[in-house]
Amino acid sequence: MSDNKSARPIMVLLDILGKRWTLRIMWELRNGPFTFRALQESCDMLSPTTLNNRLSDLKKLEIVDHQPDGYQLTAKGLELAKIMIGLTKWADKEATLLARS
Amino acid sequence: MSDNKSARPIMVLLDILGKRWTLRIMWELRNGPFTFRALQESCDMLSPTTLNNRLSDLKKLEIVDHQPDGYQLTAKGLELAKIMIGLTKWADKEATLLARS
DNA sequence: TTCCTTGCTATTAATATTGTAGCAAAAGTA
DNA sequence: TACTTTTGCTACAATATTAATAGCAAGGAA
Repeated sequence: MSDNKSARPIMVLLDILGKRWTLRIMWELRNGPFTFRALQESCDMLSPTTLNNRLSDLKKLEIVDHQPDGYQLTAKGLELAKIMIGLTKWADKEATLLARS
Repeated sequence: MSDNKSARPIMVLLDILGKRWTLRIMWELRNGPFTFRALQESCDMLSPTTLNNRLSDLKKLEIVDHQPDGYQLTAKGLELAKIMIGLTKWADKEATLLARS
């Protein structure tokens, strides 16, 4: 068999998105730039250690960028964020289900 | 302010999808049912403890179902999986980027 | 100069995940 | 029937990740 599963791009992506807080950070960044501390606050006071690790991951993938006015999604990052809007729709539709978890 | 951020359905969803292996498990399940052990293998021999924890989460949200022929996505779960196809497209487009991470 | 804010790093404690062994129930085989 | 496999886990100790807290150096405002 020639398919090296773990080498597939989607696997790498799922690996990173699957780290705790990654999705949430991207979600918070959907509305403009945040300072490090503001981002921390919007993510329920996520520890600076973890936030910094996640930002590093996201910067490597050019999903997030550190500009003078703060951290923000790149064009590529925005594309991903748009996909996440689909998640929101699903979540809103299944709100009752999610409420009791 | 009246918005209780953490109560929003999307937050609950992101919380669960953001746990390690959740996305990957859903991804593997996209093609039909798997036995517990087969699923473990397709997820790089993920430990049974964690697999079982994640399956519990997903069952609670009615994203996954345990049928006689194995674990599989529910109708709701399939909708989510479809959203994830967008991720695959992104990943394939950014393959070079992902390859060096 | 003094006081904030910002973007972190360091350190230790708490929590989650892994790796491995193995067991009980169900299914298949002789 | 008795034996073997497969399946879906649980138990437990080891390791890795994350959290919580303190605090510091650099930059800007007053």
